[in-house]
Amino acid sequence: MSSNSSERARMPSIRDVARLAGVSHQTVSRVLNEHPSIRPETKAKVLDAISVLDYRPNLAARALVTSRSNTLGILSATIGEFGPTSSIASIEDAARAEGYSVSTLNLTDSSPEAIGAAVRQLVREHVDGIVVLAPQVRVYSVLKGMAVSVPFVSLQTASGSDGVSLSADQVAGARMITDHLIAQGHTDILHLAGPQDWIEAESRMRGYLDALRDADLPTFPPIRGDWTADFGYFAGTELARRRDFTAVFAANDVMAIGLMHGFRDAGLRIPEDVSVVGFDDIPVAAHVHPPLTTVHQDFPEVGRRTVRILLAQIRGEQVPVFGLLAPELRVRESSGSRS
Amino acid sequence: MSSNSSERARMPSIRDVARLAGVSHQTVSRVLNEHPSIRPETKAKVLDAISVLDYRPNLAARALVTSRSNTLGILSATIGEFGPTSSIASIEDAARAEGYSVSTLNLTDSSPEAIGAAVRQLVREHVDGIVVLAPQVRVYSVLKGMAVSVPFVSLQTASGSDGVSLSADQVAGARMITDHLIAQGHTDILHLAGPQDWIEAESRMRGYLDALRDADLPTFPPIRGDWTADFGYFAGTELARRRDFTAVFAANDVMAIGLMHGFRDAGLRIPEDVSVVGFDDIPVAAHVHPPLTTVHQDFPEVGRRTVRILLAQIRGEQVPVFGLLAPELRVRESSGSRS
DNA sequence: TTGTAAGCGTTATCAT
DNA sequence: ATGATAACGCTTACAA
Repeated sequence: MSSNSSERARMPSIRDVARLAGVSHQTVSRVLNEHPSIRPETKAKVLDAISVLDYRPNLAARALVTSRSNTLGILSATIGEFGPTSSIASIEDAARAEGYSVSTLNLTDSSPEAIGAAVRQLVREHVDGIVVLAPQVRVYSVLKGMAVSVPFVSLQTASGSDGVSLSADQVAGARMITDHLIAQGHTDILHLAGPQDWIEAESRMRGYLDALRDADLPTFPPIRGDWTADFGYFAGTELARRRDFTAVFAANDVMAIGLMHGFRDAGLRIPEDVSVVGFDDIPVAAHVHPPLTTVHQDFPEVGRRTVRILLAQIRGEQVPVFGLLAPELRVRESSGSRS
Repeated sequence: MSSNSSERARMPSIRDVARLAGVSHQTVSRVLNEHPSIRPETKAKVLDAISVLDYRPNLAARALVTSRSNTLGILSATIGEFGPTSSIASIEDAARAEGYSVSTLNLTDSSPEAIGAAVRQLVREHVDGIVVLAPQVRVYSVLKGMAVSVPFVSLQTASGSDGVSLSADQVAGARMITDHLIAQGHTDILHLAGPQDWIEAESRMRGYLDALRDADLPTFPPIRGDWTADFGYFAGTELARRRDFTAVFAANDVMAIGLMHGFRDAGLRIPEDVSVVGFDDIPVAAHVHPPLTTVHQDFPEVGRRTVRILLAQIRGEQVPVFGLLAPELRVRESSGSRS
């Protein structure tokens, strides 16, 4: 081993480029930042030196002096949910496409303290903006109360609130699928809801209630679930005892699948004895037995729009206004007619 | 509006703290970095000033001078797969718990150029280490050839290769579940494999082949799938025509669910006419009809171990050696006996 | 135990 | 159109 082999080579700096190009380091900086007044031939010399040295700007130095990091933070509190996960992926892609890095932070605990700490951590990292994927009501209210010092956009948040927010139209989707059940002749429809604190759970429940009310049908107190298939199964075995309903709208597909399992184990046939519908259109929804009627959402598009809104805020541009994304009904065999 | 209202207040710096505490800024730095030789009362004064001013160190400045960012990069090429997604979440948590930020980068295109660009981007961001979740053989070989300048750990990679790698024991899991089928009396077992380029797909196929060979059973050329339920469905309807087998081992649960659907549509009963087993134990696996026999993997633990290994490399410590994680068989009704 | 000085690699400001 | 100089906020020397 040569004596100097352990010495980590210093990366070329803007001054090295300047020296090689025979200009000042400031001129190099101008080229880098596409300053208008620079002679083409000077620019060419600089670009040449840059490629010869394989120079890359030091992002930390740039962040220090500009106090911007070209990084977006993603604050999520949605461990393993299908929808948010899809949105996160598209947020990352969209952000990277615009030249932003992405720093993600998972919230395992949604106490106000934990939320505050998470936001502060992201701010400490100098993120230029934050995407909040924390569908819990509580998270959102904490955020409103804490005067976050960087722009942020909240997904899956009740419309009409203060922060800029965006999501597919949950209420409309829930209404749509409940109307579908009604159109099939069902008059006694239960709802297996999501956790109380979740904004989406509330929206889907409201859509369900609105649809029933407008059709002058009886409503039942919703059963509170936790999004999991295991809970759905449990609910199915319990519900099978009371037979005062002919259809159940589960607030997500995963619970719906568990629910069907529970019903089956209790001897109920789907859809002959009871119809089951879900929400989200997860990839296996079309392939379970029987195939699950559900509401399809375009999660990736939600992610892309989110980034566009956040970047507009950061850049001080006019923030684009999007209509809510329209969810689509996917009718399959799990919902049958009651004629 | 007051004339100064638009002036963004400067964050307090180490010098502001020093002034308030009546010490030099260097002393403050020492307190921050827990330097041993500092008088307790001086330290107290400094900590006091820090909390009064609500001072937070500027991470960009620190990164500039130390040329370390306290950030880990995650390079993933696994859009929406269940396993990797679970691992990513636990990697993030483990990294944050150790005081590291996490920068994620999704690879949408796994060409060598794209991989190279992704790694360079992460290096540009000064990540201290990279976790590679890119189960494609191709990605891994590119990585080996490009002399990445920061430590990296690769998940789901063939054991015995150069880079530090880690995953649950795919071969053993595949063997285990194939042996289960054999023990049930099956002698003609097909394999619906994953995409050719995926390391996990190869490992699971090898486990299948090994088990059949050791039992002196005939092997069939594996069918190449793409991990999706839709492909599984297609394969099911096709395979239903040839009846030279009594069981199929699908390389993941999602394909297995599609496969069962295809079989059902073709008039085959599961498990009476054909047994189906999967791999991964996704949350709905226990709740589809019939419940799916599969191999359970502890993805979160893989993530945690990965971070421990990567941090040890970064810190120049002894890198811990873990045995491969043992996957567990989950026997359910989709696999029946042939007695 | 503490303080002083220098420098990390950039952009911003003011010259020229 | 270009250059010189001064920050940005911190850590690493080295000195006292």
